Amino acid sequence: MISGGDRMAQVDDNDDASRDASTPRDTGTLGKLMVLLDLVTHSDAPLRFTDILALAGQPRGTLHRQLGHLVEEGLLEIDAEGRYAPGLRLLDLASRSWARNEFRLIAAPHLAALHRETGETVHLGVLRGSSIIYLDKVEGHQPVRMYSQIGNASPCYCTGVGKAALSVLTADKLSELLRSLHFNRFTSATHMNAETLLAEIRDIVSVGHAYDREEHEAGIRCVAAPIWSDDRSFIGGVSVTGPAYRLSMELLQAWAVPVQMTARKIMDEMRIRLGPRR
Amino acid sequence: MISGGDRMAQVDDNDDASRDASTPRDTGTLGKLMVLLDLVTHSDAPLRFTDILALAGQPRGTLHRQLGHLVEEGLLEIDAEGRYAPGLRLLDLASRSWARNEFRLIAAPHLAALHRETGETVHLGVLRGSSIIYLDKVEGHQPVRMYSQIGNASPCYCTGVGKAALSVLTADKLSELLRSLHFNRFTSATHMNAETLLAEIRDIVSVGHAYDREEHEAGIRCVAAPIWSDDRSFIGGVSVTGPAYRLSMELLQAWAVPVQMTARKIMDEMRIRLGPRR
DNA sequence: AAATAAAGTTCCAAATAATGGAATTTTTCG
DNA sequence: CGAAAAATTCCATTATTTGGAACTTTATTT
Repeated sequence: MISGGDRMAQVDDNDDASRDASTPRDTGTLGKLMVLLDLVTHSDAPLRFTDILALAGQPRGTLHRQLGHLVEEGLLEIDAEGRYAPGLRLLDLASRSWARNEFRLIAAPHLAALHRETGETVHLGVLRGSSIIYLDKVEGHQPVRMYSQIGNASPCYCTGVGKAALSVLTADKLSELLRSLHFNRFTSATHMNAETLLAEIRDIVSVGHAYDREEHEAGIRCVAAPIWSDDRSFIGGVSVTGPAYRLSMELLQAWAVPVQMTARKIMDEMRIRLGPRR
Repeated sequence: MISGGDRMAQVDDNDDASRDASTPRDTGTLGKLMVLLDLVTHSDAPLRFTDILALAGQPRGTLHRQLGHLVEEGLLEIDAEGRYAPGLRLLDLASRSWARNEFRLIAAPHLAALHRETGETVHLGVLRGSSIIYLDKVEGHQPVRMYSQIGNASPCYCTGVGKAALSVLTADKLSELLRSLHFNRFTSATHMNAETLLAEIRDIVSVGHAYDREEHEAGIRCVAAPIWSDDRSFIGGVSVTGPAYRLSMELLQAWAVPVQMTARKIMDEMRIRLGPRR
């Protein structure tokens, strides 16, 4: 179906919990096209027309015209074998979106400072639905594969930034989100139900920071602090991440202070630059 | 403020020469929505409803619903003041598009090698219409601002990769593209007409590499080599870029060899991995 | 604080674009 | 070459979008 030979072990969390397949979208023609765009971008190899036909379950004629429109607009591309892949227009649109993002611009110098202080990778993320979208990253001197993280949508229930973000949701929004979650096991430490997750969130609320104890990726730990606007319409977080062999839980605990201070500084500046209510 | 008196000719063709110039955009509802998305992402500040109303020249009711759909799908976002900005969903889509791009994956190790050899910034770009879209970048040890370059669309007539790409277009495609170009002065060295550009392209064809002599940005030089598929359905390029004070034209000339060799290696591997025809 | 203006939102008959089943063409493969 | 699969085109029907106007909310002025 979805292409036979999948070489390279594309490590992918997939899961897209922020949008539920069962919930129909009420955005008319655009919604239907975005479903297709998601289908193609979430696949890990280009899809042939027939593959998409099977996945989308639409009439041939309809699907053909829809894909044609997406290609025409550069959102999809057809390769030499007639298979559909994500289009480069997405890159152009996204680079503009990223370059001007106010939150990222405000946070950038503080992320750099936190990186200097800890020497480990620093992440900035935003809560969107039930996913964390990483907006920025400051890391060491390895040949960086930045896009591998920036723009990536990861589940909120197994990342430091995600759990920190959940801890500042209003009670009703939190329970609503918890109800809609479906859990995916990434490691043996991944939360697999709302009860244990909620219990940890209560702890996070009281201490003001969250840990990822190898819950998303084996061997990777992090400590994170939430960032939120006064009216909670905007929620994100900042984290310091690294390999477990180098980052003991004690060390992470010590870093909780600078991480929280970084979050605080970013929030202070947001109030100045974006106004106090938001 | 943004919108001054610039009432943007609707079918401005922005940059896509790959689209047949004679046929107007015929992607129905999607096409209309993409015009709006472009409007908002190309602005350099969030736009209010009324700003967009003036720019798009559509009836209030229509525009309102269209923007609503774009917001609903996460392609646009509304900030606290009710202004429209590019949405984060674009980042998620783009990161997937980038992560799986075969050309980039093939080229990556060769870019790294070229960077090691020269010590300067290496770029990988693809010709899209009359723009170069940068797909990857390898640079020094500064805190990297990758998105600032990756995904960026730059004009083909004033960048090294762009001119290198033009040099491998078929004669008819080249003249078609040259006809559709409108030139924008970035520096005193920027080509401002098709004649001088075409003259330089002839030189590039004969030597196999192109220079950017501070034509896009003052103080920045580069040397680039084209990369193309046998059937010319795919055209891009690789370059080494740096500050003019450090990169004399003599040094760039010396680097033309490794840059061309890098391009050659990438093309060889493309033939193996993607098949010889394409 | 009331009046006024501007911005934003909702409504619904008419216009337009999308739909989908089937026919047709092209490509692939034995 | 011939058969099967895949991709593409066609067009009457159906659903979505359209756009003018009425309406509500927010900002500005007196």
